[in-house]
Amino acid sequence: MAGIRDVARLAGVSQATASRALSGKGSVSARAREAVTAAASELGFVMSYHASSLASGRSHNIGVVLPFVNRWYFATLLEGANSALMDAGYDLTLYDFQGDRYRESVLGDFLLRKRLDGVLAVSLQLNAHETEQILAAGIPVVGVGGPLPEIPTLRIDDVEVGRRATNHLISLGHARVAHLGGEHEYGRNFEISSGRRAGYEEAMAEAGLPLREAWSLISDYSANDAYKETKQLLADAEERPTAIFCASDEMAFGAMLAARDLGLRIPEELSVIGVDGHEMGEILGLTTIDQFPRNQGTRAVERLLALVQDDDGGAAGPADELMQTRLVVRSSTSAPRTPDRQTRSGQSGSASTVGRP
Amino acid sequence: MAGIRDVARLAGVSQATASRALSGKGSVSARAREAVTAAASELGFVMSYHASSLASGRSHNIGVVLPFVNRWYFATLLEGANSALMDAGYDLTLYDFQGDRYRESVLGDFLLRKRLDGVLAVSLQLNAHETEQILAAGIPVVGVGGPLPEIPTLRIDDVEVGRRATNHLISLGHARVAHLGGEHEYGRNFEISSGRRAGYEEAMAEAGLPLREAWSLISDYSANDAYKETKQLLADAEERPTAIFCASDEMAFGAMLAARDLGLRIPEELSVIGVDGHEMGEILGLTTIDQFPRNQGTRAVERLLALVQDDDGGAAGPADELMQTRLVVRSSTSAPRTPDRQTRSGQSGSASTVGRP
DNA sequence: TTCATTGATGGAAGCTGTTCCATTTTTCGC
DNA sequence: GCGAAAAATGGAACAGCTTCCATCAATGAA
Repeated sequence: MAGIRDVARLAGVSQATASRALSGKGSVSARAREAVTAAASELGFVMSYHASSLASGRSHNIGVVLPFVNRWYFATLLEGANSALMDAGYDLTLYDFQGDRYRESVLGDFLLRKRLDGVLAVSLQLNAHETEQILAAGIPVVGVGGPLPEIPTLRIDDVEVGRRATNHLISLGHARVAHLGGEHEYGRNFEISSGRRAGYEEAMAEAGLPLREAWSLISDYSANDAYKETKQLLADAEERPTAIFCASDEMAFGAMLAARDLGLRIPEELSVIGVDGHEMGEILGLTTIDQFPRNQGTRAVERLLALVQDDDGGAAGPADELMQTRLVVRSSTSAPRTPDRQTRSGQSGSASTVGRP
Repeated sequence: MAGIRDVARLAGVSQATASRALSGKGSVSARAREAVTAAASELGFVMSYHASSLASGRSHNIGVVLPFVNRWYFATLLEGANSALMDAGYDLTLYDFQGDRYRESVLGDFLLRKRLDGVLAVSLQLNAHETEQILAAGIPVVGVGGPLPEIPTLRIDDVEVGRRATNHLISLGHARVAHLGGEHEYGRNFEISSGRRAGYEEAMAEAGLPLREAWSLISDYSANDAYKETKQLLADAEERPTAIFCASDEMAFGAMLAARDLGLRIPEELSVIGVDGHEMGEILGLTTIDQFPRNQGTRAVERLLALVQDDDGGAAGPADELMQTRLVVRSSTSAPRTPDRQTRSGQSGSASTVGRP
């Protein structure tokens, strides 16, 4: 295998010049550059990234840390990040927590091996110790949907998302609105889940609508689990809500299927709204709040590479960045069949008129 | 930052011994090992993988190449591969072609930078030039679902899968069976798609059932596209099939939704069978042929690491390995409502009795 | 007890580029 | 055409770990 030494010799220049010519850093005369390029391609030279990394301290390698590759949102965000990294000539090292299974090893071992120029942390919540650990490694980190203290983060306004989704349902005339979200406290994605839930609760309160404990469900974000939860929720025809706000589209799919299996028609008997922008929502007619995850991935990489490349300590741009979302109305939401007359003054349990075929 | 040199000094041994103690290679006395370990943890020593890789030629880094992270099958396989790699202490570098968008750069640049100990190539078809290129890089490669000439590959018997799925439908009494698969020729996944299609055609032929061109559909494997194709396929009530074999579960989802939207009941008016083992199949009641992609990922990594670790030139095990699949019968398939009387001798167009409400 | 092994250890030469520093060559303004 | 500043270049010192090789100690067989 040819080394840069051989290239230099063939091109008739010093190793230093050859290196400069190939990396584009430092000044090299056009003549020398051409000679080196020619020599390199003649020898089929490919640089050893190990050597290059060792000498320069840059590895052209970004780590992406996420809790599940297998969920649509993360896979799609990853795809976006991958695009941006490929375009910039960076490798992408994937760290998939798989829930929390590899959380410790990733945080404790893998990330510290300093072979990364930067880390993209998606939906990651770190405790004080972990934060310290990762910052001590001294590599730039950008988060998506954190929040990570002391780390620049891209996120959407989850409270606003929850409020908007809920208000969409309320404005259609729904008063009996349930929410299917993630864990209440602690656990992964806590902030995201609790943000959307808070938005839901705020919107309900603002409209003077009752919150029922039984209508505030917790799921693991999977369609299957959402299906089970929803089936249970809808079991009692007297006490069922007329609309569900799901914190992800995959959960919304589960909810829609559960409703159909119970013989409830969507949207006549149940309105469903999700969050994410999953393509399959198109064929299911799912109303959703699109958060453009692909775009989040590419944008996060841009931010990260900016940090990595000019080491100005992260002065570029505001620390946090709020990403856009868009309400996409499709056919899974409509006015409830028998509009609830529940008003501003409505009291909690007094379940008003419930439409019943 | 402490280097191994500092560790050695603190432990009172030579750098060579420190290296041996930490890597576990070569013989070191228990006393020395303990001293080194203690010194290392006292100094908070983390090895530089760049330096280690450069010196040893091993990077503890495996590349995974696949066409789409965003599709369930690939994401799930990736998850399996990730597990196995984490457990073995390897990093995973992801190369997502995103269709063919990055095919060239991955194959031409990224893979050759010799920073990988091995490559897992998923559903990748290489032409002669590309194969040569990748083999010339001299790193071990294991394929999944290739086939890749001269490269050990794990795969399922796609022809058999197609046959089994189709026979399941035929044995239920279906004679009007359509197939929704991938590209006919060239393009990505060619062999997989054409294998399943061939199995379908063989099974139909063996049962003496007619093949209709209009019932052999091509999709891009996405649910949305499958939805469109299926809707068109089912439009004509007279000429519609009573069952569809979809080459992936995601396509099957699309097909099921299309049928429902046309008011066709599943399985009474249309049976659907898929391939993959997508979890969401459970709540949709999708009959499928599970191919355990997660397992494929871990198994492929095992094979690859065996090649990487003992460089016996790949003598371990048979070159190719056939992976298991399992027919999972759920509620999306049943006998057709009005059984077709079509028999072994049945001729093509003579469409026998078609159930019509 | 002695010779042959096996085990443990240190010195030093890599592995392959990058980059600092000093030196030489150009380029330019006047 | 001259001096200063800028551009180009080469030498050599790294980056930080692994491993070959030689040496020395310990273990075991005879």
